[in-house]
Amino acid sequence: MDLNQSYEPLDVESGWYDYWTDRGYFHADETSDREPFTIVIPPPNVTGSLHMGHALFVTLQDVMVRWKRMEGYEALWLPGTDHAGIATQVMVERQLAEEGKTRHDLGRERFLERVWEWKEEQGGAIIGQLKRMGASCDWERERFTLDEGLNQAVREAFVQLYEDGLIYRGLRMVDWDPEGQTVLSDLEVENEEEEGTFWYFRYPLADGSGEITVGTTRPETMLGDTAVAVHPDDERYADMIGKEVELPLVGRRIPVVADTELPDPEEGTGAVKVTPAHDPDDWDCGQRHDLEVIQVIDFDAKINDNAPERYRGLDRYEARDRVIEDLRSEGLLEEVEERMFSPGRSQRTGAVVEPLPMEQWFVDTEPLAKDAIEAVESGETQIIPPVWKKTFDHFMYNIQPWCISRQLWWGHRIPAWYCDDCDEVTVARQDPDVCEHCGSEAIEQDEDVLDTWFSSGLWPFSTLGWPEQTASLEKFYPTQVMETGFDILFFWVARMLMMGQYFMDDVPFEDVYLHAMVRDIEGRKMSKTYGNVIDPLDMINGAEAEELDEDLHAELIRQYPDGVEPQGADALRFTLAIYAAQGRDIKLDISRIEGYRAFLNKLWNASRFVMMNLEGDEIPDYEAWSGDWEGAEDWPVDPTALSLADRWVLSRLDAITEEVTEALEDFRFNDAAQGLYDFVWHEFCDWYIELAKTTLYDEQASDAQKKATRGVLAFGLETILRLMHPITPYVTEELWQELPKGEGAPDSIMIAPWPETRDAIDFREDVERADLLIGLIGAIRGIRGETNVKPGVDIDEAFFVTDDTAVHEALEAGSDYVKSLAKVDVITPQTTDEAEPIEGAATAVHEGIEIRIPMAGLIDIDAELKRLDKELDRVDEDLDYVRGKLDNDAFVNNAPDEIVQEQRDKLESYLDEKEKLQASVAELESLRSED
RNA sequence: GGGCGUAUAGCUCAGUGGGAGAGCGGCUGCCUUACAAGCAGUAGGUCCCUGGUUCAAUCCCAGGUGCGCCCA
Repeated sequence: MDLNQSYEPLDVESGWYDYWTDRGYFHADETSDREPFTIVIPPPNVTGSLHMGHALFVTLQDVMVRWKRMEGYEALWLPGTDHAGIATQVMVERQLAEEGKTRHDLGRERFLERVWEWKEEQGGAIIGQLKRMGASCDWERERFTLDEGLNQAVREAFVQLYEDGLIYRGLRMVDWDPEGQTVLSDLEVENEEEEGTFWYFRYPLADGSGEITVGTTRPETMLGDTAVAVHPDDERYADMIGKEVELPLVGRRIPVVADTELPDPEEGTGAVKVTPAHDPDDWDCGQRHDLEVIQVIDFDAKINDNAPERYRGLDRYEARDRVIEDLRSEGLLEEVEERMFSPGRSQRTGAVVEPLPMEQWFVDTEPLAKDAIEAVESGETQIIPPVWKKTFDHFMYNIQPWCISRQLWWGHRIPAWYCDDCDEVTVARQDPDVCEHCGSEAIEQDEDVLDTWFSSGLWPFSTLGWPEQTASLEKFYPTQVMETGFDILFFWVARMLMMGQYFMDDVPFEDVYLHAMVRDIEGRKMSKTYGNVIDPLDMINGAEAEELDEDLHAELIRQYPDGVEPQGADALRFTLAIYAAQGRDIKLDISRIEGYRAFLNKLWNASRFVMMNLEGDEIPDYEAWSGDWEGAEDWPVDPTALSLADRWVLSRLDAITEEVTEALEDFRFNDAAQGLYDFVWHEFCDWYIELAKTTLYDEQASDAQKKATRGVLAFGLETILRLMHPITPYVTEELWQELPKGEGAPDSIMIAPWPETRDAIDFREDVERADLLIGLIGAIRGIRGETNVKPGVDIDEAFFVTDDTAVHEALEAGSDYVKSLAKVDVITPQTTDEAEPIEGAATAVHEGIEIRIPMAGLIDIDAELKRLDKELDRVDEDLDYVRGKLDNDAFVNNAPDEIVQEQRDKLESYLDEKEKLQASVAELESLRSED
């Protein structure tokens, strides 16, 4: 054995990843006969770097894939990155800006070369970070949403949808991001409440008969007003309908129209200004009343030539100030009021979006949504946790047309060509030379690219080769699980469902598991603004204090001023897995990562113990550990030589195997991890190893018995390592490699079989006995602890008084265990008849068994009396409770018999316990009075 | 405005219609030959509030409050 005295995560995690990839273990074979299990990765942005959200999805997906691979599936985890249109383009543009250039200086072609260069050199750092997490992706299949194959897929998809009338070009009100210089889909616009101002202006009627006061949060748009709308039922304005107002500052005469939707008589003055070019609701109103559309704000968010000269060229906010100022000086500003409002902001750039009417490309999502709704309704695709189904339905039933064109250069260019001669559009899979309508050569391709999510929507099948009918597509589509964040349920999951059904005629995945959001310990999103970012790689590799960015990691630095110790990817993975309870955000407490590193250290040392004892042993063929156990000859140990503890732990191993497997099947990662934690630490280490020592160190025990116990230790550890491998791949591989395994073992734990439960194991009686002994040992330890018996001091003799012969048998069978673990020299079971008074004994009652320990000067009498008093108080409380129930006729008459009987049994045992405790108190007190 | 989630120990979180659990932190002993990143013991809770259903509610139902999220 060659293991360090303590677990060093960085040493352990340095070599195994290459070992796995060199042997091709991550590769999935499309020609295999095995049943497929496929997950496609939610492609991270190629510009991005690993954050806790990634770390969470890597962990959960890798757990699933490694587990299924061990179960014998042809497991494919298909990786890749997303070209992230806006984010990437903005990043490179910023670089250019440092050189004093814009993308227009370079031109489209050279700019794109530059982005590709950047992508090759710097992009994809995140892939290395995924690998550091241990991700067992099939890297031979890595894809990029902008690579050639995916471009084919995107074109095919676009053309098909266009031919089927589901993609169209049209003039619509869209959201323009003036900073990103592109339109956005409605999903990419975020509304958050902010403090704002609401201004009231007076618009004089053109005939001089009065005025109308309108309110707005955006005064600058008044330059483009083409009407004032009032509600037809609003008596205040009844006689103004049909008249005209003279638009201040502009001088234009605009009508007062009656509209039932836009104005709300209860809201403000009841009259609203109408700017069809700069507000979606006003646009609709304009359509209803055939109003003029005057765009006064251009794509740079500056006032254009449609406005009076005085405002031209001003930024929209400068223009706002000037408009307000001018109105005020004309005496037309009536009131200013502070008010909360929710401006739409670009998700990417944070700029306030400018609604503008523009010609854009749209997907008609409504017909596509129908099948997606049906798939979820019928359970063909299941959303987990199911609470999200309602949110999904709500979105799908109210789905809006999806604006898919973007005024960017970085992306899939729209395969549409416009003809200068006939003005028709040609949409084609291959770049056309001539217009398909008139044959003219004067055609030009649409300048725009597609929304990144358009290509992402095709991801589950485009990555497998579609539109080619490849063997991989045949084998691995539909995939089994889509594991991603709920925040992209609409952006991505819904669109994949729609696209998958449309193009593949089958859902893209069977289960959608939506994981939680990782937050800081106070429940805030991790962000630079809060300075509460916890970088997974800092936790994995450790970070010196000076390496940490003061702004980004202020919170971390506060907690760890001297830097962070390396915790390892395994500890981080275990932490995230155990945190991943369904339907709940993860408020990450990083001290738990340290706790789970300690756990891995525990596993490490347990392994050392096992291996130290194993040296020189002959190890059975691996088949015996991993295969079926029928007759005795199949067992990895001699079944006739097994000790009570051996049989107990074999049973417990079986149970934990079942528990972990079921938890994984139900996506209860937290239960799987917690189950393993409790079993490994508090059963295998705390009890089984300690119990096994009594056999191993017992001179009376036969070689066969010792060998059997060593065998169970080794078998138990090996099973534990396999059960833990999906969650903590590195440390389990390291320990497993070190563990002697016999003939026929595979070269890596990751291709070893998943543990099975065995019908051959049924040691119910031993489990009961072991549980009883553990309880008795605990009771004796309790006495020792509270009566200040030093740990080094042995107790001469302990009496166990009970008439239950099964208990006597259990004590006979397990006396060695009690002796060594409770530090007692002699164990004496007695019936109540045999029991004689002991002058001054410490007493405890466990499961009706009275444990009596003669003091012989060991015990502090006062401490023991105090302890007994406390016990008596507890028993009295218990008695009150049970009596209260049993005295209640309603309970006795209505509760199920077994419940009532249970209470009666309890009453009896409490009475018995009380009696015994009182007797002990009396004995001790008489002893004290003799002193 | 509509919808969803959540409230349990000092902190982070499991859990259940029949006397509340873990990790971390606290306290008391221990350097016991795998492990001080450890071992043994122990303290600590009107399970948010108010009603209802029930023999029995922390759990189910209704309303309220706090926090978080989504949609408009």
